Amino acid sequence: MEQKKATKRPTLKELASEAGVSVASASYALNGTGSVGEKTREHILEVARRIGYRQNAAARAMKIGRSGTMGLVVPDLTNPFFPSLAQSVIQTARAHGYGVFVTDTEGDEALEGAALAMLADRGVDGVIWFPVRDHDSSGGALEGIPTIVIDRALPGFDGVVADCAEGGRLAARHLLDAGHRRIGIISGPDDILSMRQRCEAARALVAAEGELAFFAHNAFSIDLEPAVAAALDTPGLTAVFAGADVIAVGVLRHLAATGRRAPDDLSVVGFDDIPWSELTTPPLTTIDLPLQSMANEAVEALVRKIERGTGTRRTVTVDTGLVKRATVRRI
Amino acid sequence: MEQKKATKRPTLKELASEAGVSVASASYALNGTGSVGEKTREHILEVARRIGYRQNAAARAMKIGRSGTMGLVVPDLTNPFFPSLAQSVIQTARAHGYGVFVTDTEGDEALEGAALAMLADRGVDGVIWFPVRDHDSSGGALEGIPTIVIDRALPGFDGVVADCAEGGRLAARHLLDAGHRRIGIISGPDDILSMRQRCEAARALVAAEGELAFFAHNAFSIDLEPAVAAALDTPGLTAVFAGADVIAVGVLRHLAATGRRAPDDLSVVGFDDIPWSELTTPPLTTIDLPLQSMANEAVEALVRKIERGTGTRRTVTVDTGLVKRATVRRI
DNA sequence: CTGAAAGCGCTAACAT
DNA sequence: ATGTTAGCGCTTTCAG
Repeated sequence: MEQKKATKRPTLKELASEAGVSVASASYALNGTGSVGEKTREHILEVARRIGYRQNAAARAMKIGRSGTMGLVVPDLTNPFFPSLAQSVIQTARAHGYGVFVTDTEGDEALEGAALAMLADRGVDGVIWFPVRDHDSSGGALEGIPTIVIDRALPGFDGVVADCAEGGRLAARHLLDAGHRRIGIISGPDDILSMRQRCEAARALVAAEGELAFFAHNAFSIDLEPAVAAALDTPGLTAVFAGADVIAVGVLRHLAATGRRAPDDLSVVGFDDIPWSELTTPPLTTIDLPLQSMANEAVEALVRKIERGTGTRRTVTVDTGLVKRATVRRI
Repeated sequence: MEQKKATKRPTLKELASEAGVSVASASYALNGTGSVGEKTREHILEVARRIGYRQNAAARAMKIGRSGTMGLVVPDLTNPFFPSLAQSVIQTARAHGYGVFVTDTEGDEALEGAALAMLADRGVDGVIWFPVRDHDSSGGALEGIPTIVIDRALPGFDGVVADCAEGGRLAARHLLDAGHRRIGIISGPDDILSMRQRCEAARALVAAEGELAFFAHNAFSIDLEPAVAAALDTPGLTAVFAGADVIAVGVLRHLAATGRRAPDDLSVVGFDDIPWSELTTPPLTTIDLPLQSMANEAVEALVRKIERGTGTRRTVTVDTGLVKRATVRRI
């Protein structure tokens, strides 16, 4: 009687005949679409369970034109910044019944374009995209595919961003309120809008109410560039704001390596609130980039676009917040 | 002439008629399967490019019975341990033409079973699975689906594991060689085989050539349980081996919080070589769990199983290694 | 409420 | 070398 020798899964047709109904009724019962008698439905479901019937996703996707999948494109999973984003996207997507293809672009725009095209070819219903930089490397591959861009500004795309200027201001205000005057700013790469917003806002506030000791740039790395390390020795400097936690951690590390430590020798505040931040010694004071909220917003917006057709283009902005830990000293 | 008003992508039939050939020729040209004249093929490809033709993945998957996708199931992306695994899996899979659905089970076996079933329903060609613990929570959902289990022993499944016992021995040997005698061991959860292997091997060596100061257990967390923290005060203790880097980092942190530091007050060696390990102060000496190699092996093995039918069941073992950094003092 | 039948877009025999 | 055609498993009119 039992002949499900691994190889083939039962088809709808088999289920139907096994249950003694038509494929239509079986389909209706399974999807709750058409109308089936209460007992018929139950019987069908029961038989389905018994013979281990599972829908064939490909056939269904082809028929209804949707795959129930979305793509997530991030620059680098290895960057402590992204795993929590990915996790939130995956969880929220699952809650909405979507599976997510995740792709890592290794921070390379060419690979990014290829990844996007690959997702389009795979027939995802939508994509959530954290671009390498504020530049559209999609080459049109996303044409007609609902897309939500995260943390970057790409004309023509819906987006979810954080209020970075506000965050920059929060950081500067915190330092100023703690009595710091000569404050240095270490920005990340300048070609990224959110980074410019963070640091420009902080710079403006510092310039207005304190004194900008220096404004330097560093890659997204815990290794400080020589010029940046040198800037840390600026006479009279009592605090720095780093545009990204990785950089702030780099500062902490450099301090330790040169026999100093935060906040006694220098106060530092970062930006992002990556997991590492609470593990440094001392724990880093920083600005919280609410990645999980952003992920949720993004998935929700995407699902809305997919299911209710494309609404009006919009970008939602979420708030940042100050996370006081132990690298700022009141003077 | 141009009427691709977003909505519908051209179909094979359209491409064929546009190129003035049959769908068969078009299909052959696209997939390089049948035989087509050189110029015909080029012409078809050219037209495809022009009208922006893309294969319909669902239709193709349904027809050939393979989706070109695989699932990756890990306990917790947020654990510093997994992102690099995921990244390697994704990259290697891409190199083989596969897309990967990643799912996070939140360390919950019920969710894990659901995730596995969901992947099976989605029609993945295979799955790479890092189980929460050494227990098969799949509930038969993986029946007939090529699967490779990573870092755990699940009867009936192919696997890729690290030589953990060897790693434990490496750690103990290193401490012993540095002159330590009274050595404590902090194991992670005991219900995980690889953890038992690490710690048992270390314990045996320490017992044989030194003196086991204590053998404690701690969750996979940087927060030390009271009993463990207390054990660290064992008189005469000069070194500890932690079965996981997160725990070792917890030790470092506890030391700092109580005014001590490694390696001066206590030598510590961890296991895993997670990214954090080289960022602690001082950088943690640990045992390298070669996740990227394991990921590669897993993907390669999986692809082999998928494409050349299921070969013999086997488990491949990769080597661990000692990563000397700065938390072990010679005495 | 239920069933028969027409495809969805594509691949792969099987002709020619 | 190229074309015709029969489905893959499923959803969904449309009849009954």
